[in-house]
Amino acid sequence: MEEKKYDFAAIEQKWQKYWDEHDTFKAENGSTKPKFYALVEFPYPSGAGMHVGHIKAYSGLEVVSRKRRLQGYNVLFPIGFDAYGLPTENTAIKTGVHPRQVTDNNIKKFTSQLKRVGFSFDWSRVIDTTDENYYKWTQWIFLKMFENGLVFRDKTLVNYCPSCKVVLSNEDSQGGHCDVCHSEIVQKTKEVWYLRITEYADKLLQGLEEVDYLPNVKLQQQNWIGKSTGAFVNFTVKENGEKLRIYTTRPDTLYGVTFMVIAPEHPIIDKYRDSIANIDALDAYKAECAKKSEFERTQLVKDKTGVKIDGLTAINPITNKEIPIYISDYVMMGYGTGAIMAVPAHDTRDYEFAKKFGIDIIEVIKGGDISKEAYTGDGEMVNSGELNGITNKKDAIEKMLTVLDRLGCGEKGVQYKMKDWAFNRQRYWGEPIPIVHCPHCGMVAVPYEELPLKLPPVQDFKPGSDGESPLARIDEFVNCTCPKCGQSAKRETDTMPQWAGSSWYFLRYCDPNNDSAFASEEALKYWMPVDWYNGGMEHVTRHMIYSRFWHKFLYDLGLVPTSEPYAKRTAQGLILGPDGEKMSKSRGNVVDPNDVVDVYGADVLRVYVLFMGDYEQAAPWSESSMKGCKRFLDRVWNLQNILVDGDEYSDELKTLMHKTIKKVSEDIEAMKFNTAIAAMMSLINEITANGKINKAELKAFLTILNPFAPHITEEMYNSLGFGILNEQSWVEYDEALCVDSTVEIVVQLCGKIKARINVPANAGKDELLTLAKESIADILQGKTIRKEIVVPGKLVNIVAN
RNA sequence: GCCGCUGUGGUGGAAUAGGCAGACACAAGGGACUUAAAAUCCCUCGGAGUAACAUCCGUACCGGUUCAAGUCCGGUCAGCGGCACCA
Repeated sequence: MEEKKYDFAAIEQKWQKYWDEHDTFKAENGSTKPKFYALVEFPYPSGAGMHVGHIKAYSGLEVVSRKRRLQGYNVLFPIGFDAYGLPTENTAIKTGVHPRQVTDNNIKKFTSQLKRVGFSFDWSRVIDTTDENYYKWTQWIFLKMFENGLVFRDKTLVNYCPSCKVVLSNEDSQGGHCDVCHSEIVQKTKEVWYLRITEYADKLLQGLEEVDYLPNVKLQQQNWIGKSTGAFVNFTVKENGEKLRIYTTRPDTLYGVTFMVIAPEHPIIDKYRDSIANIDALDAYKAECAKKSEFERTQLVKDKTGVKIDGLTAINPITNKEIPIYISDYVMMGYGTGAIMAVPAHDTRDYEFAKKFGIDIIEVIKGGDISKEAYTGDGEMVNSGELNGITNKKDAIEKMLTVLDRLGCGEKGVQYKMKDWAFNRQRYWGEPIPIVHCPHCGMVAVPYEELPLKLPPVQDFKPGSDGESPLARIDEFVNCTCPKCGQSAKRETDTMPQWAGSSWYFLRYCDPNNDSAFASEEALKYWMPVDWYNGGMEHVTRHMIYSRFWHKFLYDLGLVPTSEPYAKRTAQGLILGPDGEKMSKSRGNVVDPNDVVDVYGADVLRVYVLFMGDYEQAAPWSESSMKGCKRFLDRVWNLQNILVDGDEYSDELKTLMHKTIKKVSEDIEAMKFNTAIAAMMSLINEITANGKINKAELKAFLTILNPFAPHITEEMYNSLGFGILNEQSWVEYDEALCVDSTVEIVVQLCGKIKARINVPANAGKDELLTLAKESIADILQGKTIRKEIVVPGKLVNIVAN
């Protein structure tokens, strides 16, 4: 037989063209087949192009999708581009090329890279968040939120990136650094747009109970939302009767309060400036705090600073004792009420502060040594009036809540760490916020029928030096008439943040060309929810939270059929550079998938990114290790040379075939792609050793390998006259046939292996024991048997001495 | 500081639910083929030990439970990730 060469370049091109022309992976709306919606995070089309990390991120659900299709599902596996954002705009500013042009170029580059890998995306549903037919609906949803009171403007301290010149949300400035350029964030008072995501905090938390997310994805979201329960308590300012409200998680320690602390920005200071004797000292302290960066504020944890307010005294509502009030930057204006009751005996921060300022420390919970440090554990309540003697924290809190209720000075309360979403960018390359500022009517929504409010095509898209959006300089855009009263008005010039478009893109895929709705009801009903969503851990407390919020809002309006967008969420691990470091342009350790495809082919790349390690763990790139995958596919190709007739699995391979099909089938579902591939490697090793494979075996083998290496398997299947692999069915296995007729079991004496024996797989315990004893009869001689353990299929352990 | 995860050969990593540690690969060494190289094929490959077996040790470290521990429990150390003065 003439040997054909494995010309991967020609084969891959041929089948990619075939799939394209035959719409092989097109998802069908409203099909009667069972649906499966697999979603991967659509890329941000950066100028650098894709790196192999993207390929790994998409390969997981690519394999699942291909398997599902063979299993008879109608699969929606879409891709698109999340193209608004700062990097593109920064490139544009640097090179002078318009962001529209930059984006189009990058999308072209990404598309060609993705196509070369042979992903089975439905290319007819590609979306681009910067397309006006798309962002029309982003604006539409924003207006729905505006209509429902979830959009507001507020002038508060915001996170500001001095380098990008934009206001950032909390999610975008984690760790005090800009998400885009990593510059240090400064706090700035500015009036900006917010989305009231905190209104959905509880729903976002509760929703986690009904979804199948990785445990640490759930945990990170729970921590980010940061729900705590406690109480609000009103203290009274002696001099003027003002209520000073605090939040505490430990109302049980109210008898231990010896002072209060308020944030430097607390409004009560300005309200009573005239009655504060040391107002100059307070102002000086405030100015000092404002200068500190976020970093400094957190680094100086140990060294508490503050100033006592001279002229304001608080009264503890429970004890009626007078206590001093301090300002200190260890209390934040942005959490709780910006004021705390300080219980130095039982809170480490309050303890440090009290020690430094010589304030009384009163023990109310027994169990620690408060002369040395704060005691934060449980114990018997003391010095606490009616709470004395209670030993359980929960009971003490309950009791105190009834006392507060009786006195009318406090009540149970809930707080979240999550803050409202600062929803704006003072930049050009984003969705314009469809609001008009009218001197008579205030903030007025742009009418729905005027959407999309188009981003004006300008030449000068540099950000303003004063933190103003470039749109503010475009008179034709800014000047407009009020939709309500018809008089002249001005448009909002901020644009939406990068996360806007991605907050609902999974809905658009269901019906991407609809121009009368973001997606039709039928399409949403058919496809939603996303059955399986895979992406990176870095999006868990940003995109994942945001998009769940938008989806839940739409659900409350009855516009989407499910309360949660994603039924299941998994995450892939990073691909590290060959040096074990995170891949980055600056380190120069980025691997371009095109280079790999050129030299080894797409199938090798696909197999390797899944074989390199646990899918969920980070693993370093290794070219030599990838060569092993090339060898594997070469051996697969060579199976053609040892092909024999046979419509059923041969006796010698039957069990191994069933076992391997089972293993691969199950491992794909568990995302254990590495062991699935290892099992197929083992099978081919066995086949090669046998020197032959029959048609039934080869067909089955090519089918289970197909999701991983679709080109080579399709080519072999087709050229051997078996038909088109994509039109076949996934192969089934028979559980009963996965068991060998004989198995090797281990015979142990006192836990040490003494012999290995082959026994019938169905042997009973007694039979096993007899056979085992026979096998080590010589060693057993003269010993007294104490215990016999028989584990069928595994081992026999005899304890004797 | 708090929360979570992870520690297995020279390397990436396997090991169902407590039951043969190191599957599958990579690298390395040896051999075959070759004028030679590449490719391919065969052998060895945790450590000590032996002519070869036997035997002993070995899953970060210390201890425990068990006939049996990489796996369970207690403690320690190291690395990674998230949050971080959250009241």
